[in-house]
Amino acid sequence: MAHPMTNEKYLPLLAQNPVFVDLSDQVHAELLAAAVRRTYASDELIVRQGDPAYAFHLLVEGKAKLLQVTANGHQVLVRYIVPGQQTGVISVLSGFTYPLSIQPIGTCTTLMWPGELLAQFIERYPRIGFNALRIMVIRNQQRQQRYQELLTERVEQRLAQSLLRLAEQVGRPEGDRILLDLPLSREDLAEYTGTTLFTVSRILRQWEEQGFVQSGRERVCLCNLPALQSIANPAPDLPIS
Amino acid sequence: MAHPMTNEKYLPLLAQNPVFVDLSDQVHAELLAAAVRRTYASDELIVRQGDPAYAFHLLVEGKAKLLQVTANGHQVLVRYIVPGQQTGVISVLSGFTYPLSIQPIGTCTTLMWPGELLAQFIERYPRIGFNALRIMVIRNQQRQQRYQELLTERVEQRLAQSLLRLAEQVGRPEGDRILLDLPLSREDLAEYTGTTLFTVSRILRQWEEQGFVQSGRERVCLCNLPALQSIANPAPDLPIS
DNA sequence: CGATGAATTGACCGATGTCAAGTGGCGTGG
DNA sequence: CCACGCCACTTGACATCGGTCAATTCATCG
Repeated sequence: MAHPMTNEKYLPLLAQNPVFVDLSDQVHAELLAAAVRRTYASDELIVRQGDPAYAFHLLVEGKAKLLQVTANGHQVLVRYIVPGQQTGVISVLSGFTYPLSIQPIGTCTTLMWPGELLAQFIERYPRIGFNALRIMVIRNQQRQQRYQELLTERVEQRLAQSLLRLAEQVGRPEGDRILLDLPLSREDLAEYTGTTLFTVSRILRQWEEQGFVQSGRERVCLCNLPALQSIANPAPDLPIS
Repeated sequence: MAHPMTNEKYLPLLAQNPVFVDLSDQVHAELLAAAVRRTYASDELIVRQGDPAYAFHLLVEGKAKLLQVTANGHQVLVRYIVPGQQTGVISVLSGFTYPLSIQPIGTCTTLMWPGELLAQFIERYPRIGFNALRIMVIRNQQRQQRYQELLTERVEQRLAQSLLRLAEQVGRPEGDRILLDLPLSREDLAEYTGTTLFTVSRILRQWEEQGFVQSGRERVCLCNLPALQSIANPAPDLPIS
């Protein structure tokens, strides 16, 4: 299955990835040729928090979790990645360590470039550097947004936002509902939203009674998108007119 | 006072700024020559949240606040900048708007480069691009850290961290104490720490009784750094031994 | 059919936000 | 130079969201 020449089939994923957009086919081919493919079992980390940031990864098969453990032992689920998404831009810089661990969900496969090599590509094709910068800027804005949400919004609202974000990434339409297509425990959702599994459980239960979601063991299915959207982005308070 | 040739005196600030480090003197001079100096009164914004991200600024005189207003009307004090620090890396990319406003504290002066111009410098000197990327990576990690702090730490702890961070940036030694050298109201501290002015007031009062700080109207002075540090980074819980 | 781990549910409570009232210091204008 | 008013700050009373913990229940898999 993992024939050395079959990387070809990942060319479209590579070409559409935000780090590599707006480059010629020729450069895309060159990048693909330089990539190392590797498959990970669900019990081996793709990268380990604290290790020197060695490589950039483009996920091409499977899904993975980005997890960060804080000094005081709390675990944060930073985000999920799905095929076509990348991680490890940091590796093009020297002297950094990975700020988080990447854990496969099931088996998964990545294309990998050592950061040093990617840095050489950037010198030859500045576009890649700008693309990387753009990604970091966007990620920065997203992080700042999350910070503000944590600061100013209730758990309910943030949980709705989490579910909708996940729907964008891993939602699979099932009739008029949307199944979140990955094993998703209450605890995962809690770490992703910034709360506890108990609170997630209570809120999901309540939404289930209202018909907004259906949920089971490590499974969530969205039934009423508009309702969830209005919880996630409530109408602002009445103006003072 | 603002003689056109006097930009020379800002050369050291420019050369030490993280965006421009590791470049030759010649490039530094070239950059300085391309810069536009401008002075702002305390009632005009240096940049306005939501405007197209036009320019990169290097602050050379005075101090400024980076403020962000959320959709639901809350205000967040993202950080302060002091001479030598920069803002607006985002402007080298096209299509972005400023995610926050920059407000002078008193009069201040910046060197300004249109983002498009800086982008041309990056194409000629890739080092600048890597430097910019490094800055964004570091900022990203700081943001993620703040998120985690908000999630897992008490207000007391976060407030101590805020004060210590400010001491690094604007601390002026006064005998054995450190004065935070800018007008700093309880509300500023609250917006910076992620709490309310009431809670800040109570905590500062309590610290004042213990002799850790002295504070007055828009003024805070740190008297016992070790005490504050141990509040900011408490010893971890006893191991289960 | 039993074991394992996920999920539910209830009781409790504590940190911190909200609001209202009052105090005090600084600057301005008379 | 004094008085007034503004604004930062203080302080108290109170409410509440959501975290903690313990006890169950449930579902899935071997």
